[in-house]
Amino acid sequence: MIARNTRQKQVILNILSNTTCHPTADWIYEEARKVIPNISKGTVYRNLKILSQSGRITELRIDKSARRYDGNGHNHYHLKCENCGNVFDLEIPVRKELDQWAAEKTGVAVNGHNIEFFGLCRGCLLKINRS
Amino acid sequence: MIARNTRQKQVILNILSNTTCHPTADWIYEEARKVIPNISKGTVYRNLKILSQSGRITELRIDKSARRYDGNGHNHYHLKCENCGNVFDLEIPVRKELDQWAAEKTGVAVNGHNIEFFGLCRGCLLKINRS
DNA sequence: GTAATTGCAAATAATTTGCTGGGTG
DNA sequence: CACCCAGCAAATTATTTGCAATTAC
Repeated sequence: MIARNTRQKQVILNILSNTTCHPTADWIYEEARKVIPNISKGTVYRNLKILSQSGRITELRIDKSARRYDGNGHNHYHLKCENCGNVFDLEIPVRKELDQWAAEKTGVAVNGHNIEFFGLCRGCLLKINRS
Repeated sequence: MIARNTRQKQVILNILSNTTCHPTADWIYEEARKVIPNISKGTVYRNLKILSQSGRITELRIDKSARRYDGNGHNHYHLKCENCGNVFDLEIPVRKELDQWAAEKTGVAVNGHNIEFFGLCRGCLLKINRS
């Protein structure tokens, strides 16, 4: 089963790489429909799964209800804004030493980690300071 | 709406504090039925939501499909075993300085964070070393 | 007593899957 | 031209909610 480069897959990848938010499958579906009006939701879900399994994109489980997707495949940290609810990429280095630290402290093998920070994004900070 | 101490809530809390795994709502429901045979799934969900909102338990979103719950309300890190798929608590200190570090690097406000490590749990490590 | 909470069942939301025909390599 | 993948719709899974009856305080 060699992966094929379908128009649908390209459109989905394109949507994901041109957005800084971390959309849900449903939002991606609506965007994709603007380009391929009769694309089906099943196709969107199938491609999102394929793309995240191959590491091209990242599946996030920060949201309470639906999964969110990140066009950025390589590991990085996220901030969940407690005011507006949006999820942002943090442009800070991954602290690989945490893996070794956790492994030493506990005796398990650690291959990697994710961090999600909770707080206030820049936009909400400004809004709150203004009022 | 002052919270009441119902038998159902107590049983759910008891199940959660007597298990080291991080069960799904469905698993908790099945366990609770052994004590209160006609407890309903809606009640389980409702109580899990109340208990996690009040900080008595923690809602985890590590699993791909269903949510998982942790009887431990205070913040701690988790290890997701890439072999057996189970989620374990890590008994290591929370690195509060990461919040400050992220805040300084990015200019956002950070109130806290979660880390999930990926790797191999002790049991799976032993199994693999033996073979 | 009264209002929060239950059980039940139906509703909703998110995601997956079976099938058949079409398009990619 | 083989076979992966799309579209469609129905199925499944997870969770929420409305309502009348119950129960904790």
